[in-house]
Amino acid sequence: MVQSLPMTLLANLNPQQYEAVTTQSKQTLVLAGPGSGKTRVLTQRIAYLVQEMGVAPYQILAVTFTNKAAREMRARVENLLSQQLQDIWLGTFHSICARLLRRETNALPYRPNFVIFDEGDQETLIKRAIRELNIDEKTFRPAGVLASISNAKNDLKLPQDYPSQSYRDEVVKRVYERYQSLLVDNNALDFDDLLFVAVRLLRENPDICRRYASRFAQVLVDEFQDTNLAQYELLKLISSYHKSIFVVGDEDQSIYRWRGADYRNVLRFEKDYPDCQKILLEQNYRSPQNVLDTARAVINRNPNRTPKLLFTDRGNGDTITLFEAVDDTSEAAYVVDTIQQLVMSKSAKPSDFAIMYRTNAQSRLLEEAFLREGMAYRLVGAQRFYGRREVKDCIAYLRLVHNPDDEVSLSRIINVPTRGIGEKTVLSLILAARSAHISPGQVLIDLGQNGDSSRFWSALSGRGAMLLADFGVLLGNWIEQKDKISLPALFDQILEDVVYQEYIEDNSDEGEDRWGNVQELRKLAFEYQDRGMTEFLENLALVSDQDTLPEAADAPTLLTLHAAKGLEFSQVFIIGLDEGILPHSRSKDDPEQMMEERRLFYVGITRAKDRLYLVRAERRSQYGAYEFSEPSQFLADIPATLLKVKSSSSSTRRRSSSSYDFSEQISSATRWAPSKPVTPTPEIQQRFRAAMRVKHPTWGEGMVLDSRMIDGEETLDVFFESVGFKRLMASIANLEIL
DNA sequence: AAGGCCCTTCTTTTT
DNA sequence: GAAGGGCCTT
Repeated sequence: MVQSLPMTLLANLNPQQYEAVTTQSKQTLVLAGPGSGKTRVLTQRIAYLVQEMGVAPYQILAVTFTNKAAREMRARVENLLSQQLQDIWLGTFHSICARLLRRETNALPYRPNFVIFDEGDQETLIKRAIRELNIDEKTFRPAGVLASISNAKNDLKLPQDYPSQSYRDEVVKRVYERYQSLLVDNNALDFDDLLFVAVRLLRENPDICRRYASRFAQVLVDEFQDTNLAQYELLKLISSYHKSIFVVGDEDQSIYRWRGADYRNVLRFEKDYPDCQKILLEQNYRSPQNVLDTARAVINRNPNRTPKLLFTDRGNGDTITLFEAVDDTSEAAYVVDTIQQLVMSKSAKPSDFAIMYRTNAQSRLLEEAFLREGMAYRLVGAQRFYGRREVKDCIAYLRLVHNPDDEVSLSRIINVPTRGIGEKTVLSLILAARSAHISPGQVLIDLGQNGDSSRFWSALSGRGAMLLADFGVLLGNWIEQKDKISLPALFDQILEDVVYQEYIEDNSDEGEDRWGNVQELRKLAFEYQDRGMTEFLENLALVSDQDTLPEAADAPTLLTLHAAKGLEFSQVFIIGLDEGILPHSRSKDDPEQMMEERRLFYVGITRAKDRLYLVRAERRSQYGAYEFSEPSQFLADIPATLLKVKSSSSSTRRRSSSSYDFSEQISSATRWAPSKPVTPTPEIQQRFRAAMRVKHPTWGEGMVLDSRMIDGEETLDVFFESVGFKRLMASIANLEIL
């Protein structure tokens, strides 16, 4: 029995994967190129730990990037082991921290019913702090101040640690201080707090830290290159007892620097754990060689990276198509047309396709094009649903019932639907609350309970006091009902009490849509009725874009390049390959950011399992008016031989046939690198190409992984069956092409 | 207090 | 081209 297991567990792993899954080293760093099977390594590693090394599931902590990835990983491990693994802590950094913090509120200035503030809530609160401090909102934009505070938290800096080098620093520091105490008053944590407070909890309470650290005998981390300092520190603390930590990542896929992610955590890891074992996964099982060559041509321009081989035995595959549309509308039309043609010719099915773009706004024209053609599509993006005003309103009601101290939710819905409680009344409510050192929500409840004998009654104007008391009665009722009736029943009760349906249904199509969204949320509440409000609200706050991807539908997927990380599709379109879009104009001045734009493109390219389409438009409407755009500088880095260039103009001239004159393509292709210092086109002198089979006099047969010209010498990376990777000069090596 | 209108503003990526 | 803010009228 025990003997047969490794067979099923470890079958079909290549030597590097096998080593990673079964390593006995305590600290392991797996550097995994795209499509190299890192998810597989992680799942099998967990299964191996449980089955072969006798690690109990509750001793395992595994961190993924999205909830979806966590769910999938759990399902796959359970499948491998044919057992339920309820006790594994498996989730995103944020959800794991929320879980940890909810268990340890005794040691924290929060109560267990704390809520999680999303970006909108954060901004509301920041604005409040800025106004309270009489700071000018124009010179100190809330979003900018928030970003600075967020960075500070990710760097584990408290308000008192915040620098005061400049006037702006001073201002941010003061806002940070006020903002933080407002959060505590609201019994709320923002996204960054989840991590930062967890780190402080473990740092400042050695007993608690020891409890968790001794429990988690094995810590595993996916997408390690995208951890920030707070996350790194958390991992270090939580693995401080057993010091068994297994991380998987790829610096070339680090795309969250702007959120504090620091791929140098990989270096930090090697420094902190000098005995760690480093394993490279370089064989790609996803994409054909042409796609990999394109990806490599793009990423190789980034300096200071550990060069990684990227090879496949899948063959060259189709040429990459580069399409140049006249404008952004025809860019979208081209994508939809091409998909329709391929679907109709049965070369692919709708769900094989993904369309990736740099900014969410780019999805609009695509959606319109799909709608025009009557084709279904699925759009990845949590904002789409949870960002809706009516959805946020309903969530605010639930949050307020769950945590009456949540002032942000209260102020959101205290007059929605309008019930005569205007600005002045709200202000007097807040003043009454402040002077009594309780939250406005508590004042409301008191007013509801005691009416004109409430101690707050006299502080408010007659009409205002009455309206507030009326609302307080409702709030008090809901809170009383909360634990007696089910979540969907409470939801219905609230909607009924505030006559919400009539408020949003105005007999327009949009009104119908809005009510539909509310119904959708109610359905979700129904699914959570056994798990309760806390979990419901927490999951609402922590959904990621990828989590919202509807599973079944046989339709193309529309998503940002960021959301595409970790996914793969047979046919990939990357649109908007124009200067200012990809790379984005906001990254222009900062070389580090430009490198990240490049990695983003790299991530997109390497999602393709079969075909890759790169698309751009000569003209696009940036803000209302059309503007001409230059081709993305990244296109110039792709060797012309890999690309088949098409454009709208030639396709209208020749209809949309695929009979393009080759010389026309080449001349067209060279346009992509007009004024830039391009390495002299090496194809002419080069004898070898990636994926060629070759024979060496002493090492025998092997496969060419890469060939390039260095100082006039053709330099090859070859993988030999006998000895593995070798780098050699073509002129000396005496290779025979097979 | 509420709703409407016009003004600016400014647009990255997201847990 | 959308969203929010400020200002106006009712």
